[in-house]
This record gives sequence, C-alpha cells and structure tokens, in this order.
Amino acid sequence: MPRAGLSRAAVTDIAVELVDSAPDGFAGLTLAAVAARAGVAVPSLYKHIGSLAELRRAVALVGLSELLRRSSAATVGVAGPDALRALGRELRAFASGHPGLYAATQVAPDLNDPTALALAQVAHDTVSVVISVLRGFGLADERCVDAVRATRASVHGFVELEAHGGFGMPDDVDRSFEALLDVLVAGIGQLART
Amino acid sequence: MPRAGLSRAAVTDIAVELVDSAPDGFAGLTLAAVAARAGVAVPSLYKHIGSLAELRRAVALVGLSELLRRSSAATVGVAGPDALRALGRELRAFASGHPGLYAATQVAPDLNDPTALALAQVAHDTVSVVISVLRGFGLADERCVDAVRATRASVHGFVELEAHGGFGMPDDVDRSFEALLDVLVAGIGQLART
DNA sequence: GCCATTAAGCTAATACTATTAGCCAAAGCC
DNA sequence: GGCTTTGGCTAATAGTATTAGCTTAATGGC
Repeated sequence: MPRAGLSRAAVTDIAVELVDSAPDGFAGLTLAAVAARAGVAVPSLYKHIGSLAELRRAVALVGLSELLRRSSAATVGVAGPDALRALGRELRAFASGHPGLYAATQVAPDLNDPTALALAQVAHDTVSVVISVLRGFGLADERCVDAVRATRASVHGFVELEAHGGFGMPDDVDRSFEALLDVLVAGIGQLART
Repeated sequence: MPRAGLSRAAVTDIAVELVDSAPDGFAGLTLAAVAARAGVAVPSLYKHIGSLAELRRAVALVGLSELLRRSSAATVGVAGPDALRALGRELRAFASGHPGLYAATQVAPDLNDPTALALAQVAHDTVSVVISVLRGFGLADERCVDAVRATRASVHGFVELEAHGGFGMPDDVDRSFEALLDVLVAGIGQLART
C-alpha cells in the first residue's frame, strides 16, 4: 500500500484545477472527482479535509487571494476613472479565464472553519483595493461604501450574466462591458457631486 | 391505494413553495422534499415531470413569468428615470420576497424541453419591458442593448450580493441600492449623450 | 538499528440523492 | 360491466458524502 503523499494543500490544488476545467465548474465539484485525480479512494481525502464544504471554502480562499492579487496588480500606478476601468477589466478577465475559481469567490464564509479568518482578511483587503481605486473620485466618506457596492454589484452582475449565458443576443459583449464601465464612471462621478 | 390527484402544475406549485421557504432555496430543491409535501413516494413524481432538471426549469418559468408581470405592473404610466428606479426597486423587492423563485430565473434554458419556447418568450418579453423603460433616455439604437445589459447587470449583481451576504458591513443597504439607482440613471443619461 | 507512535491509506457500512423497471389498482370510456 | 389509461406503489441501480475501524507506511526516541 504505497502512499500518495497528499496534503491539505495538494487536495485543494486538485480541486482548484477541477473547478476550472470540469464542465459543471464549482457547483459540480465532487470528492469522487478529486479522489480520482489524486489516485486515491474517496474516504482517504478526509485525512486532509474536514468535509466537502470545507474544501469548497478552501478553494474560495484560493480564488479570493488570486482575485486580490490581480486587482492590486492591475491598479498600481493608475488613478480615478482609468483605475476603475482597469479593475473592472481585470475582474472580467479573471472570471473568464477561471470561471470555477471566480464562482468559488461567492461562497458564504463559515465561522468555526479553519480558514474563516484568512477568508475574512482577504475579503477585507479586496474591498480595500476597491476603496483605493474609488478614492480618485473625491467621494464623501458616507458615499464611499455605496460606491464600492455599486461597483462590485455592476461588474459582478455583468460577469455572472455573461458566464451563465444570460445575454441572449450575441451583440458585441466586449463593447457592452465597456459601456458598463462608462456608466459606472459617469454615475460615480455624479455620485461624488451630490 | 387512494390517489393524491397530482398533476404537472400541482407538482410545480409545490416546488415553487419549497424553493422560497426551504433554507437552501432553489439550489437545494429536492424531489424527496416535493414528494413529502405532496404525500407521495418519490418515483411517483415521474408520472408528472421528466426529471429534476425539468422541474427546475418549470419553476424557472413560473419565476420569470412573475418577474415579467411585476416589471410590467411597476412601470406602466411612468417614464425615464422614474421608470428605471421603479423597475429596479420592484426587482429587488421580488428577489427579497421570493429568493428561491428569483434564483430560479437564472437557470440556463434547455432546448428539447417542453417549456423551452414559453421560457424564451417570457425572457424576451422581460427584456422588452427594460427596453421600453430605457426608451425615455433617448438612447441611440446601437446603445440600447448596452444600456439594457448595464441595467440588468447592476441590479442583478446587487440583488445577488445582498442575498448571499456579500455586503460585509451592515451599513444601510437600502440607501446603497438607491445610490446604485442614482449611478445607473446618471450613467445611462451620460451614455445617451455620447 | 529497533521499537513505538503517528499518520495516511484502505474497505465496509450508512444515509442520502435521482432515476428506471415493473406491478397493481383507481378512474374514465364505450 | 369490462377495457384502457393513468397514477400510484415497491424494488433495484447508481451516484453522492460521511463515519468507523483496520492496516501499514513513515517517523522520532533511545
């Protein structure tokens, strides 16, 4: 009975690969698929993870960390509308290139999970990036959270509708996304003047 | 062996009730729960529906129809920014009051499903309502589809983030939604001027 | 270098899920 | 009243996650 040399990180890595390549993505993640890829029986996975739900949250942490990394990288040295556009484009590109990982970033966190703290931390940092990006618009403090939510909602909504085939007609989706960024830039600019 | 007097419509109605009351909502819809509520064994349901997936699409049709009905009702006799705000508020209210039914409206349609045509029809009509609402903004024709997509994306994204607990801090979410509508109105107004 | 402990795999079993096959009786039609 | 259709049933299959308990590989102490 030779060992496969698994670990919590190795199992999570396999899950990350699977959610981006499997047809059913994050929602269709299954321990059977992970075990098959690892060359191991299903119950063996429980030596490294507590449950499927916990594995899903581990994948979520990877996704959120990558999202934070990209968001930061895309907006260093840019400000105002340009930064907002860059952030939006990067988010859409991430969701397009890693649909499963992006979907994972939407899971609800769970307390009494080993990764709960790390997850809350990276989620906070991600919001901080958005706040920094919006700083260039000169928003009043009490308007800032509204602007952050409008930004997240708009981009996330677009990305999700696009991913789930919600846009019936195949009119140029790239152009529509640029229009969304126009709407956001103009709208938040207006929000700053009220 | 007395009969329960089920039918496709009755089964669908039970499923509709369940997705709005059950904790796991639309994603956690199960034939076992439907059968229990109907007072029938699970396999008996197959006399009325083809599969769980088909039942989910039937629920989606109910949800989309209700969404269309409410969207129309909320925007008759209103125009321009007021209509857009009314539409947005109605959508959010629907999602808040019927979370399972709202989630159901996001399923991907499937051809060779008995309800595929009806589903496409009601989806088309729903988009028509949004187009009518945006007519008051005086958009160029080629900008119209972009504006529709920006509207759907923004509102849907907000509603979904709100439903999944995506807004960490409990700052006034109602106010943030009104701010989103402000952003949308200002942004689409700007889009019309380009 | 051996021994004891820990840790990582396994099989087996349980409890769910959907789905199909085949049977049986209730309801409706002629 | 009998025949057909239809709506229920039980039983069986295959898939899912999860727990329990066993066995053996790797590792640390002396």
